Amino acid sequence: MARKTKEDAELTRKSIIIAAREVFLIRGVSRTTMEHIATQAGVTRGAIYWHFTNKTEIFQAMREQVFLPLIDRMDDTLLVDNSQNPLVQIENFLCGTIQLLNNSLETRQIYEIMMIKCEYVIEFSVVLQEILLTCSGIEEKLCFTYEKAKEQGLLQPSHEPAQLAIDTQLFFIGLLHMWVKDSDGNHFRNRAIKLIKAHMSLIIR
Amino acid sequence: MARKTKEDAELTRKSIIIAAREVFLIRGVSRTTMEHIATQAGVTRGAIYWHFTNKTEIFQAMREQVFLPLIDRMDDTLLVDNSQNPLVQIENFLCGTIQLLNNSLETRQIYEIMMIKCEYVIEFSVVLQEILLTCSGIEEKLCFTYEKAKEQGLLQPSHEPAQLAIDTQLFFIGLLHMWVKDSDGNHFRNRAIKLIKAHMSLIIR
DNA sequence: GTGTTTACATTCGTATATGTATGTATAAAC
DNA sequence: GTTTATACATACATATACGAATGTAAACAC
Repeated sequence: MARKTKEDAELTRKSIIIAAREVFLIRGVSRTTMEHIATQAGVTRGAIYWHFTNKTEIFQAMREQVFLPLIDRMDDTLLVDNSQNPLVQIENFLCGTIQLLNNSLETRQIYEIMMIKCEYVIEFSVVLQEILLTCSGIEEKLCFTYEKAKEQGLLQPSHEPAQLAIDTQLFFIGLLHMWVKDSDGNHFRNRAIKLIKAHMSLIIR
Repeated sequence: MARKTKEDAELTRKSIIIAAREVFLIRGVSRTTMEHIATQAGVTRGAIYWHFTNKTEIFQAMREQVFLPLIDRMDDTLLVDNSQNPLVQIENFLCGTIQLLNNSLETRQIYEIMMIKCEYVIEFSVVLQEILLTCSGIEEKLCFTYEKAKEQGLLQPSHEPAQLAIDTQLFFIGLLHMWVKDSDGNHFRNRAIKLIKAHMSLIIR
């Protein structure tokens, strides 16, 4: 085939990432070959090797599509907007993430891939480090917001912001994992918002 | 080589499972070949194909070594022994799991493999179902124990046992995931017991 | 003590995956 | 308008993995 314009090339690059996501989801990352992705994208392996050096690079490109927005949204909800009750801010952030998963097929699939369709071996240790870093950031911002809540007397006096931050974070990590694994949806997927509200109600004064 | 006795054969079977665990941990389940396992176990692929039909069967054999004891211990701690304060029972169960992970290299590695070195594709959907079932069981038993606590007036009146059970379960799932991912150990591994106690202190009246 | 089965090792055929090298038509640069 | 770099497709060489088939020597049943 003939050469494409720069815009066309960018389209094929995007379509490769989309195809990779679709195949990763079904076959898992390790078992997916370049040929699988190529077929799904309607191109040849040559096209893929032109845009990416290997599978890991495709994975990373896919991952950035969800992680960068997550951090942005977190900053917006927890740090920037100070008009709300801090506890409501936290609840909004958590519920917002769930709603994002419900509304965006792309986000949902990428989370699923990262959580149960990917093996974090040495080759992916960079990814694992970044995940841990992101979690640290979340904890920090949750802690900051719980501190605001404490200052405003919204917490029970015995509760420490740092403890609450970790507890909420671990609760939410657990929820996300079960959300993803809960294929029929009746155990966690449909109840996620309720569970978040219940969690927050355990904390409120 | 010559034929072994039945006891010797059982030993090689065990050594294959051990070898698989070691290789799974380093290379991930998908990327591990029968040859890798064979080399690690000091046998040939022929031996492996004699004892197991495929890799999934080895994985299942490995997994049973930790899941059956988990359920037993859960029953012992939460259901059988009624001499203790129910909230202490729950704390003991959670802390006991962490201590088991600390003390048993084998358990630790198998958890790590199941959580971040394995891709849950269709082939492993049975495993995923079993995990969900185990989680349902945990939730149920936690709920039962929290109900005992409520009857004894140990909970805040506004707290419902069912909600607490899910909250604790999700907290613990999150904790286990971060425990496994926390390679340097400073964020979650060393603090796990403290975090559990903090979580329980949020619940107590 | 002989026959049979067991517990593997060895060998073989086939399939599949990877990365690179090369070919090529065209968009873009000049 | 010519040249050059781009955006792929195609072809090739190499490596690896699987499962089955076959071989084999010793344990076990009798």
